Amino acid sequence: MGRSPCCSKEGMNRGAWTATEDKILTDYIKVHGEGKWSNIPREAGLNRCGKSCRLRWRNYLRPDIRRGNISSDEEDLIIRLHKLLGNRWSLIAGRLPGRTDNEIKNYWNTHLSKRGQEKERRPESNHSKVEKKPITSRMDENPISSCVIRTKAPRFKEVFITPDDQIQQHRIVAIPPSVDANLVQNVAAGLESSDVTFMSCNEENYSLDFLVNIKPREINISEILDSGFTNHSHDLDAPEMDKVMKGDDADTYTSKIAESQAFLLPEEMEQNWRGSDYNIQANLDSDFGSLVAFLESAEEWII
DNA sequence: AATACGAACAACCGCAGTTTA
DNA sequence: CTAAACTGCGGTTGTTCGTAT
Repeated sequence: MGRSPCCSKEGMNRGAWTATEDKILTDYIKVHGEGKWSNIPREAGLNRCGKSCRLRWRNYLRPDIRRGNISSDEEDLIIRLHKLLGNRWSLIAGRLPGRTDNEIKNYWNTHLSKRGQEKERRPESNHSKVEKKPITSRMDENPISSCVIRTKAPRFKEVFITPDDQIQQHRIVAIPPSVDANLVQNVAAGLESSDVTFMSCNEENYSLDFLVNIKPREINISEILDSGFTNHSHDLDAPEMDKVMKGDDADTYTSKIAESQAFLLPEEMEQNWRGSDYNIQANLDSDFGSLVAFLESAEEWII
């Protein structure tokens, strides 16, 4: 017996969402919260499949969606994360606050995949700017055309980069179980900032699942190493990895940590990003810088 | 100005894992 | 315990719009 469809498709609206539908869905979720998607169409009076409601909400109506062009920093991050994680768009999106898996997937398919091979031949990542098309006035020309909302964000010519002068914030470092505790203490002592907490992870939570479940602000080197190495590095097997983690190469590893606190994302990132637009941009700039710095180090190490 | 083509992206489809009755 | 329902994810398609000719 096969699965029944999530809803009867007959008589359901399909295609682009109208402003009215968006409002109904948004209002409903504001009151009742997310979940029970299959009930929403009936209870909210929407002539849409529940699955479609969920998609619409998650990809476009959620208040924490960050719209606008993918910046060069974000692009670089996507490329690197894709290198580590593959087509796991939801995971990649989890590292890019406000971006959806669908958006990143689309961006990859339309922009980056085509350039993939070309870029491989060009090992030097020069953080080149994304080709930006001129600002279009799609959304202004006829915003209520056919009562269908074009949710596509306006394109911007420039990416706004604020100075990376963010106040150092408390950071949490997850330490893999195989790393010697004394080593960790040495690293901690070597760091200028005392606002760093080293958190030991046991075998149970130090896993890919841990990576999957954590929030963006919790990303750290151990997670990437855990997922990236085990899944995507064909040159370094687990024993070698372990050796590096606690053996002769540990100095290299720890020095990388010590050199770059930027590996870690500020704890308040997620919270801040939900605030004003300025804060969003400022914190994201800082965080992207951090994550990019980390990924660069991680890639060097992998290679 | 008209048309063709390609880029961009919103939305849909189907599968798979998880939860629930 | 099992089947059905729910939810999430990645792949694909269809539509719209900008640009080149």
